Amino acid sequence: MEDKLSKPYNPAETEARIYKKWEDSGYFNPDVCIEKGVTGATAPTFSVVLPPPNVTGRLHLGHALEHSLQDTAVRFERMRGKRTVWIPGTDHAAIATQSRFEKELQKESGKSRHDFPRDEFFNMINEFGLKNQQDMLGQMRLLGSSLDWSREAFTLDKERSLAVRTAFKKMYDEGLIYRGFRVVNWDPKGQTTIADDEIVYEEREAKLYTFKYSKDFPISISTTRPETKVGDTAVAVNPKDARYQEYIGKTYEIKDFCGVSLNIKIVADDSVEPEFGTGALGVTPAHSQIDADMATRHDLPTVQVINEFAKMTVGDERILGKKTTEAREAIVTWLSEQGLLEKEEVIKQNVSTAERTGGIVEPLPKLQWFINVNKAIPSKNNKTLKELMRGPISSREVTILPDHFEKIYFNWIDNLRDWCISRQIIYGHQIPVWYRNDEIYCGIEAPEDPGFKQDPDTLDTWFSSGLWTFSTLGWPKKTIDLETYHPTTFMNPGYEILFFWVARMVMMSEYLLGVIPFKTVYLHGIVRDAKGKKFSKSAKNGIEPEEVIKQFGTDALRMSMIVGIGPGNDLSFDIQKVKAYSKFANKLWNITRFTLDNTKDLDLNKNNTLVSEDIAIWKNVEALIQKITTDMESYKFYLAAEDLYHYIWHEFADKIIEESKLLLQGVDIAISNSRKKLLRDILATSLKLLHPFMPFITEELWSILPRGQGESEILMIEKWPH
RNA sequence: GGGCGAUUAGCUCAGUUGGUAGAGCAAUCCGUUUACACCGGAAAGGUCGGGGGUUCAAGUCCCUCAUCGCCCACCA
Repeated sequence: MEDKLSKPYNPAETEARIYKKWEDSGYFNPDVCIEKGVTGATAPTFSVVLPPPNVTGRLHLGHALEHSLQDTAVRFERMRGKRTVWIPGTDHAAIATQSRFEKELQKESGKSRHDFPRDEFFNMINEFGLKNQQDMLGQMRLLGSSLDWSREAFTLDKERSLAVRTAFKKMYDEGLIYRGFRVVNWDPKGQTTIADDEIVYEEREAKLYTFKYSKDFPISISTTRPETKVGDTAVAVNPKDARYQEYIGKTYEIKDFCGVSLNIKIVADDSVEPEFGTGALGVTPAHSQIDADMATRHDLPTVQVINEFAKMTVGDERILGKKTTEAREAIVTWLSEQGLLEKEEVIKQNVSTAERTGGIVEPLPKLQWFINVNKAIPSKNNKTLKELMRGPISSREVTILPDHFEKIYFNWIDNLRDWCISRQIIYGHQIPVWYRNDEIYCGIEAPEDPGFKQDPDTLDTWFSSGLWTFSTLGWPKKTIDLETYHPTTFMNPGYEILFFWVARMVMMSEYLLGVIPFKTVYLHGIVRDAKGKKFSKSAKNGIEPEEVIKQFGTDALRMSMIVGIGPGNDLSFDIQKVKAYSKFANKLWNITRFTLDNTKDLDLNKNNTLVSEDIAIWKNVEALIQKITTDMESYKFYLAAEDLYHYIWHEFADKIIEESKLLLQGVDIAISNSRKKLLRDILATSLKLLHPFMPFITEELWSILPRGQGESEILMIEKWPH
């Protein structure tokens, strides 16, 4: 017997060695599996593309969860003989990475993006991102992930950049991408626009002021932002509101509203709630999304009064050039001096903040690029992008697990507006549009004619992410990979990016390729701390996956992330649970020791027959194989893992092995030989079934186990039992 | 305001098509029997949030109430 079995299992000295063995074998790559005859050249495929983590930092426990699930699925299907590929990659994460980098740069050197030329600054951020990327790729290996490293991709590399430009041009040519002067979400802190879904609302207390523009003005209005009122061009009331009927359609000139003159038209609009405040709403078309829509309906002029730095651009010394918050005070002071202020009350309000920078969002009219989600597309039977997103989910061509997320998905699509895709940051794919005087050129490559200048904006990071399932397989080139592995089989993102990402992948794949991007979306939850709180930097409750691995081993961590956690469920991370599975690893280690100790003289190549008691036990094993296989086929890893744990510990070890101690000492050769074969076979089967979940220890034990004819040297490619 | 969930043993959660409740951890008692003390054995613990309904039968299906949570909208 091997010496190492005489000591308790030590994952720390095992895992790196085993991972290297796998990597050296080349079997992560399906082409190698085919070449070496492990996998049939025409076997069914199983393809997974890793949701690329942002190159902003390091992997956390959420990534560990994601990798555990995907690697389990991938190893299972590989053992079942499918042509299995799992593609690794990382996401440049545009704003997230740039703002993280800028924060560090500011802290270290006091410098900002304005101190560097564009190219140089881009390279600095990229270097920062690529350094993080290398760390993360190393972490993925620690997690045991059987990723095909030969196919690694990055959302900002050369191939993906070509995919982005190709997609952009096609959408531009078909009129789906357009440039528009619109009120967008401006992040003054990050100095860029952001998409609707990059806004995070924070509840705060705010003051609601009620006042009139002037003594002569007939209607009082309420607002939490008096400073924006210098940009008002209308007052809207509900058409059914009896109080205001006589004013509808009239225009009032206000000569002096804190030093600004206003022209206010009274309009009737159904969206105004008569019950709220005075039932009249001051309309600021330049600085409110809602008001902008109203302005379009009533053909109202737009007056911008706040700039990109959230400072006032009109008025006299009281407000001009002041921050919005300072201008607000000045105007409130002026209102009360004039006797115009009628009421001041404290209300709760949701403030829009930018997800990545925390800056307070200032709606501003800007010239930006949008994707039209409501335009009928001739090449798609006049379907809209919204319909393309909806179709495969409602037809169940794409299955979402758990299925109640389908409803959430539809609810989101129904409320969807055009997607603002341009960002005023440097790190990302620059928009493939060039200008010369009045000419606009959109192309995959820069125009050859001289004098063209490229649009300085970059694309929302989710634009490139949307292409991920096929850009990683070589699109727009017609590659064998693309033909073989797309649509992909399994996609495993967190539910929090269902809209950001899953919907966009469906949209892009349906639009550009005319097929679904994946067959099954298995949504996982959020990893929280033992008390159910979200991990966050400010709460300082973060746990490094490495620390857990160092203490208990990757296999134990993986099991703790899988057992008992259904799709879509958050999990409370409990180190006790990891500890429990590290004990299980040791148990398996000792089961192997006992079995090998007691089956030394078993000849695997001889046909040993089982006695009837042992046949009955083996029938149970076969039933277990059945159940595990069925559960795994329907992605119920959480059940399969628990059943395996239970069988191996409480049936195999507690009952079968205990009972064997007597039988093996008995004089009846038939009985003891039968039992030896049984023990060895149950052990081998257990290792195979458990391998997708606990790859390291099972591979290590497999290498010690005497193997029979037809059994592979490496467990990772051993045939799944049936 | 609109939508989606959750409520099962002290804790974390399973429970697939309806057939009188399960697992891990923790806690209790006993045990050092040469695979393992990172162990074994035993016992304990739940009127499945409340109420109503359908059914021969409901944790599971329907209605309703309560509490908690998440997503979207953003009331100006």
